[in-house]
Amino acid sequence: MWKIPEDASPDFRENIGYLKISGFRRAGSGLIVMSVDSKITINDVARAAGVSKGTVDRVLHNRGEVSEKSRARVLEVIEELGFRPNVYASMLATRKDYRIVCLIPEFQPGEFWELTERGIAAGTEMALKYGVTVGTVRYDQYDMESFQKACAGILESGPTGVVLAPMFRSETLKFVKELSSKGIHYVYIDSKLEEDGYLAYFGMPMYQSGYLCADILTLGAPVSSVNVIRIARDKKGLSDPTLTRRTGFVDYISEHFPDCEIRNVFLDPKDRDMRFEVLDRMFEEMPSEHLVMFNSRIHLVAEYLKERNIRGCRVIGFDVLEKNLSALRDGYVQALIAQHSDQQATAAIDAIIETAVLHRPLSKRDNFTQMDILNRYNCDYYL
Amino acid sequence: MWKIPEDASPDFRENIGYLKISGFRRAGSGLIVMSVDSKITINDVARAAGVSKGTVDRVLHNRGEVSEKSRARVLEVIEELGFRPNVYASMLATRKDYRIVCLIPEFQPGEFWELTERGIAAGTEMALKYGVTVGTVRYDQYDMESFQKACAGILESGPTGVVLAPMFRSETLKFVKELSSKGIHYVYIDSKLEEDGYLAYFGMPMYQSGYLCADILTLGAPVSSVNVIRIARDKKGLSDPTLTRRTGFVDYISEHFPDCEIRNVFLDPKDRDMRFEVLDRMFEEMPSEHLVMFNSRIHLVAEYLKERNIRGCRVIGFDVLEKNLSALRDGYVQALIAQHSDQQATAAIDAIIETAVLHRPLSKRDNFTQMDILNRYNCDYYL
DNA sequence: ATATTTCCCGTTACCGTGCACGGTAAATCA
DNA sequence: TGATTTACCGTGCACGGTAACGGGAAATAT
Repeated sequence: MWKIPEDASPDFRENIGYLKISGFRRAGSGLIVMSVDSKITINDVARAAGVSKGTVDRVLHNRGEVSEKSRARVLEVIEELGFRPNVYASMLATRKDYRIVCLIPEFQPGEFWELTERGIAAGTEMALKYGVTVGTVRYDQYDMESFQKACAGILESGPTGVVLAPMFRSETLKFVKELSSKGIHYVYIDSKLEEDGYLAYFGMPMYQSGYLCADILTLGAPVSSVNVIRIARDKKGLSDPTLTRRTGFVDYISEHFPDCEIRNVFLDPKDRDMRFEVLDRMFEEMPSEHLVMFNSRIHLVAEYLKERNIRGCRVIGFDVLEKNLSALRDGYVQALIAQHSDQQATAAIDAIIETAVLHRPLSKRDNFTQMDILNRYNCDYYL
Repeated sequence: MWKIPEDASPDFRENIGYLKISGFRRAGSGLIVMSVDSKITINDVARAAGVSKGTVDRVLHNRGEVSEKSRARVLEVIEELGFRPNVYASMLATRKDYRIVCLIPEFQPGEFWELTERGIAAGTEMALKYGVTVGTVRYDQYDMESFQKACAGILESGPTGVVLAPMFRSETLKFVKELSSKGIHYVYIDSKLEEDGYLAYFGMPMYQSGYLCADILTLGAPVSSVNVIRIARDKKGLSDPTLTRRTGFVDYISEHFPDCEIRNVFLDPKDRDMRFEVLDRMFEEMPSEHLVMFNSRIHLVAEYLKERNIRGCRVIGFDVLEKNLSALRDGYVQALIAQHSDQQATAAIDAIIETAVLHRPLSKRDNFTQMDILNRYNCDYYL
C-alpha cells in the first residue's frame, strides 16, 4: 500500500495526508489528489459485523444459511466500509471454468467476417485476463446442416455463454431456445432476431445506415436515378440482413427526391464474366451516375469500373474489406459506411463476462454501434 | 477445470476428448473446438525442471541468484509446457500499489475535455480490475503557475505513470524530463511534443484531419472562397494544437483549388456581442458560403447563424461537444470531424498498465486514432 | 426423556504467486 | 585447516476469497 513519502512537503501532507477513504478528493486550486486505497477486505467486514468471513461470503453470494439479523448487519457494514471484493482473490479461489463460444460463418480471407474474427481475437485476449477461454465454431453459411451440427456441438459442450450472428432464422431460433432453457447466455452480433431471450445485441442500426447511405450518395442534392446493385440469392431460409438497410435507403430517397428512379441490378458473386455482362448492359440500358450496394461487396462493382476505366460515378458501399479500401483509395468508390464489427464482437464477449463471471448488471441490452463514414482521406486511419 | 461431460457423444469425445494443451484446434468441416485449459502452474514447472518454485520465480522475474544451468532448464520447461503465470495469483500476491495520474486542463461542462474525462473514468474502472488506482490532476490552462504546481505535486507523489495532454510547451518538456529521470512512464494524449521519452501517444493525425476537413467542406468540388474562423489568442507560451491541422487544410485547398481564397476571421470566445459584430462584418465585407473552424468551438458560429437565421452555408467543425451536436441536428453545421478523445484516454491508461504492471511490450508507440465524420444522420449513434 | 432434524455459523484447506528468510555447499580467506 | 564469504536454492507464509465440512444450539419428532 502506498504511504506518504517521508520527505513529503507540508503542503503535500496537508493535502492528502489525512485521507483514509478510498477515492479522490478535490483540494484547493482545482487540484484533485489521489487518496490512499483503503483495501477493505472480507475479514475487515467480518470483524466489524461480528461474524466470520464464511458468513460474509454467504451473504455476498446469497448462499443462504444466514439469519436475517446477521445478513442485515453484514450488508450494513459492507455499505458502511465501502467493501469491494477483490476480483483477483475471487478469481483465484473460485475454480470455475468459464467458456465462451462464438458462432460465426466460415469465410475467405478478406471477407466481411474477418473483421469480426479480429474482434473475437481481442476479446479472447481480454477474456484470458479473467481466466475465461473463448473458442470459435464456424459453419458454412450456405449449408444449414453444418450450422445445425455446430449448434449441437455447442449445446453438448455446455459453455458459459455464446456469441452468435444469426444467419438461418428458424434454426437459430431453435438453437437459442435451447440455450435459454439451459441457462446459457447468448449475445447477438451483426444482426438479431425478434425474440426476447438474448442477453445483449451489438450491431449497426440497419435502417439508419440505409438512410445515411442515401444522404452520402446524393450529397443531399437531387439526383434523377440511382442504381442499386444487389446479390442474386438462390437459397431460401437465409435471412437478408440488408433488407432493413434497403428500406432506410428507399425511404430517404422517396422523402427527399420523390422523382428519383431507383433501379435494381442483380449480380452473381461467383461469376465474374456474368457480372461484367450485367454491368455492361446496365450502363447501356439504364445508366446512372449513382451506384450503391447494401452488402460488403461493393468491390465487385469497383473491379468492373476499374477494368472498364469508368470514372465519374458516385459509388457508395458498406464495410471495411481490404478490397473495398483499395477501391476507395483508387477512387472507384467514394465512400464506405462502416461499422466496427470487431468492437461488436469484443463487446459481446465482454458482455458475457460481465454478466456470467463478474455478475455485474449490463447497462444496455441493445447497443447500436456507430456508423463510420470513410473516404479516401480518413480510411487509412481506420482501426 | 472443465471436464468432458460423462454423457458426451463419441463424436464429441473424438473431437476434443484427448486435448491436453491449452488453446484451440481445428477439427474436420472447418469446426474449431475449444480445448481444455491445462492450467500449468509454477509448481508444475518447478517439478518438471527439478527445482523449487522459488527458483522458477527468480527466473521469471530475472531476480538473479540462479545458476545458468537451472535458468536455462527452467526457461526450457516453461516453453515446453506453455506456462503462463496466473495473473490473479500474481496480482494478489504482489503488494505493490500502482497509481496512475492524469494531467488535463480544467473545463466547463460541455467543453472538449469532458469527453477525455469520460475516457479517464472508463480507464479508471478498467484499472481498478488490476488493482491500479487512477487520479486526475487539473490545472488552469490559462495559468502556467497552476500547471507548474500540478506538476510538482505529481512528481512529489511519485506515481507509476502519468497521462498528459501537453499545453505549455516548455513547462511540459521540463516536467517530462523529470518524469523520465524518475523512471516514471508518461503517455501523451491529444497532442504530443517532439521529444523522445514518452511511452506512447494517442491522438488524431492533425495534418490529415485538416486535409480531410477541406475535402468535406468543399465536397471535392471547386469553391471560390473559404472563411476560416479562429480564436483570438492573447496568451503566449501556449502551443496551438490546431496549427498543423490548419496547414493540412490549406495544403488541400491550394493543391486542389489554387484559386480559392482563404480568409481568417478572429473571434473572442468570451464576448458574444463582439463575436456577432465580427461575424456581421464578415458576412457583409467578405461573405463566403464555406465556413470552418479548427478547434472545438464551431458552436459559436452556429449560435450566430441560428440567431441571424442564416441558412445555406456549408459549415464544418471539429469535436463532439453537446453544443456542436445540437448545431449539427439543427442544420447549422453540416459535418463534424471527431476523434474519440475518450478512447484515447482509456488507451493511454491501458498502455501504462500493460507496460508498468503487466510488463507486456507495447505494440505501437504512436497511435493515430480514427477520424470520424459526423453528420445529422449518424451523429446520434456516436459513442 | 432422548433422538433427530433444522438452522446458523465458525473453521479450515485450498487457489497460484511473490518474496523474505534461512540454509547448504562450494569458494575464498586467514 | 578452520572460518567466512559467496552463490544458489528450498521453505513457508501472506495475499483475499471460496466453499466444503463439521459442530453447537434450538426446534421438532419419537
